[in-house]
Amino acid sequence: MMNTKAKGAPELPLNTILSGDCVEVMNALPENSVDLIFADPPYNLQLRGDLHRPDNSKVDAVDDDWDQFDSFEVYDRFTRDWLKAARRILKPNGAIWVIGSYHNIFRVGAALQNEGYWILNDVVWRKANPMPNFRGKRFTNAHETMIWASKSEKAKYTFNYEALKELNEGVQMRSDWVLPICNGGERLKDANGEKAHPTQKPQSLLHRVLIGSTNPGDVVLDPFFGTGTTGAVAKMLGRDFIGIEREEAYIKVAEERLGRVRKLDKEALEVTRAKRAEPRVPFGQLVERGMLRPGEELHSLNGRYKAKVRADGTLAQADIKGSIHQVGAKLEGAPSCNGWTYWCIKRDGKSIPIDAMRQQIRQEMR
Amino acid sequence: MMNTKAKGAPELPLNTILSGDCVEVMNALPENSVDLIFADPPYNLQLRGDLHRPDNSKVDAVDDDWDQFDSFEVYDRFTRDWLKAARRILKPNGAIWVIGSYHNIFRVGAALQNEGYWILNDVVWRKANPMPNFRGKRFTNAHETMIWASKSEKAKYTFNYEALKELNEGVQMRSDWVLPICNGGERLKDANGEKAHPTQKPQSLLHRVLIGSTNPGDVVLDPFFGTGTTGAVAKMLGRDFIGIEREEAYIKVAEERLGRVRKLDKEALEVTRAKRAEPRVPFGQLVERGMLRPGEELHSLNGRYKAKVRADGTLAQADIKGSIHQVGAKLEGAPSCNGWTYWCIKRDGKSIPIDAMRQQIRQEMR
DNA sequence: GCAACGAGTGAATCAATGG
DNA sequence: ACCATTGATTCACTCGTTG
Repeated sequence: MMNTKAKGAPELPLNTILSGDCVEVMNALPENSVDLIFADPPYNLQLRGDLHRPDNSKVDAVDDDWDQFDSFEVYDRFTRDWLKAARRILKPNGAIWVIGSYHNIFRVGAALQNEGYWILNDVVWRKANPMPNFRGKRFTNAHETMIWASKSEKAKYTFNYEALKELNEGVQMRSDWVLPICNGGERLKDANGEKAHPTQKPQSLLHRVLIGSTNPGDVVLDPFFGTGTTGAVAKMLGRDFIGIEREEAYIKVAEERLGRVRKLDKEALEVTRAKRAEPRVPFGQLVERGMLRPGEELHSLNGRYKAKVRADGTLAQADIKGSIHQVGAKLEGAPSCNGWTYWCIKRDGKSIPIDAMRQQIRQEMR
Repeated sequence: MMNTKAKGAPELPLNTILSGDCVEVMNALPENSVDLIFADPPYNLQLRGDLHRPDNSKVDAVDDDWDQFDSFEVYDRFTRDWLKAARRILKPNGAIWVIGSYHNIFRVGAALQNEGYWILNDVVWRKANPMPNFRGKRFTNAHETMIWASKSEKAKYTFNYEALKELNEGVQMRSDWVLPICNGGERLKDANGEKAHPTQKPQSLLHRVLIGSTNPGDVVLDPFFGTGTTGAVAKMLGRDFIGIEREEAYIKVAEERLGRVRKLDKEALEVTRAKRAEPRVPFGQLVERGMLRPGEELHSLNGRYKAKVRADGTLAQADIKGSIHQVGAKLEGAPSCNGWTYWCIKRDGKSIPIDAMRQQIRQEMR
């Protein structure tokens, strides 16, 4: 990897991957020298047995050695140690991002606060296409949490408000980001065609992080570099990176990847935003929001049928039960039915199609 | 408030608001007596100075006494104390929800894990209409985090998967919920027309929580009752509630509010149930009842295999013998197989899954 | 060539019951 | 308490093959 000199920090091994334990490696770097740290530490998943899909195929779980910790206490010590080392090398106005799931993120967040970092936001990555919950025992685990924190309460951290606003079609960027998981051509494969790393993050996530909280020429360090998404996006966006990684196999894949990355020219950085489709509004939300009361009666547009609303957003008419679409279809003897335009509610003596209520919700969502 | 006796827990002050410190009040309640706890504890906001909007109007911030803590240590002790007291009164299969923001939720989550609770999901409440970030210095704080945890790892917690799936238009409910904040007519006002409580939660949020993780007749306790959203939704949905609140002014508003709430009728409360809740029907009954004759041949759904029904309700295919599930699994080389949906029988030239016969028996059992 | 279909997969703390 | 058995359970997207 090429070594570039940075102003005021001549010893920094820029645009390199350093091999070894991240605490030791960070402790060997000069203090107050890094602008941003992005960290994707082990999540400490604590999986029990195997999990199979309904079609009996086995879920390829994260059971790597690097994710095994004996107890919360051991994990807390690990977390405290790397956060302490990270804070020393951060510039006074530097900041950190840490990503995690409910298994570890609460411990990470508490440790950040205990070490003197100042939390600026927690940001939720809402996955557009998460893995479902196969046993129907919990909510689909559809998000991960990122914590953004400055080195101290007084730090003048970098925040490119206008650039993020542009990325978000002219309205200020919120703390919840909808982005797809990393798959397809972006997902790195090893020689056997298997995924090279079990938890490769999407470049879109790092793109938003780096556009929002660094400037071109800034130094970005990733202490859990893996296959180098942070480095790839940093290089593309004209930031310098330092990667630290323990596993030689990951380093090899990352170096090949970084060799293929080219820095973008200014024009290429401009992203064209796709238009969003109308958001789907479940009928149940009308009930949850109190726009319809469970027990209220809907009537069909043609006036022939009535059905009662239930607390879970289904309808019931005698022993016919189901969604607004299913009950409509059943009553009409039709193969399908658009319940939104079929069902109406009486309000002040007037019939209102429930679709009007859906429009109202969509209005609020904008 | 009316006091209703619950089976096996005669001392519980159901459907009342108890005045006082929540730890002391909870410690006076019997252990293992509550099905669900919903808690909206102080967020420890640590606000510095006033915040003004671009038009110079002052933002009405949460600066109440009850949200002031001297240090993280004091907040941690407070959190540990109330979580400990809460865990004692929870039934073994009970669960807890705690809501918070980045100021406190990491400390709450870590404390939950330290006290022996088992996190089931973190759920993000994505606000449809959050307050914008007026200064443009951070991301719009557009969400809050809820943690759902059972009393212990082994607990058989309540999760109404099917009802939630219905609420979400037929696809399983995710860990990110888009719901509006509480305003308009739902927002309670005091005598001066000011908002009665600074952080009143929307009923839609509690609706989803209670539909998903309680059943009618369950006891729901809220140790930071405020103006009683938890109680109002619990009463509406036919659950019993216990509220604990320190501030007399909030108790007064909550009692008036609860007096206006009406319980929904039984039909409206009925919710789509899981198949698991259906009575078990042994395959042998199909043979005993003559719906299948010993010697008849079943074929697999994919058409690849056949097997003969035997008089004891087992199947046989060459030297493979056993239950409908065992033979299916063996033939497919799968770790397991649901024989009910795997095997079919020819009737009048058409393939009928044997599950249809089971449905018929269940129908008769009603 | 293109549409239709089927197979594969992603940070997962993922069962309940009867003997 | 443990063990064997029953049988419930998936969303969005990509890619390769078939028609």
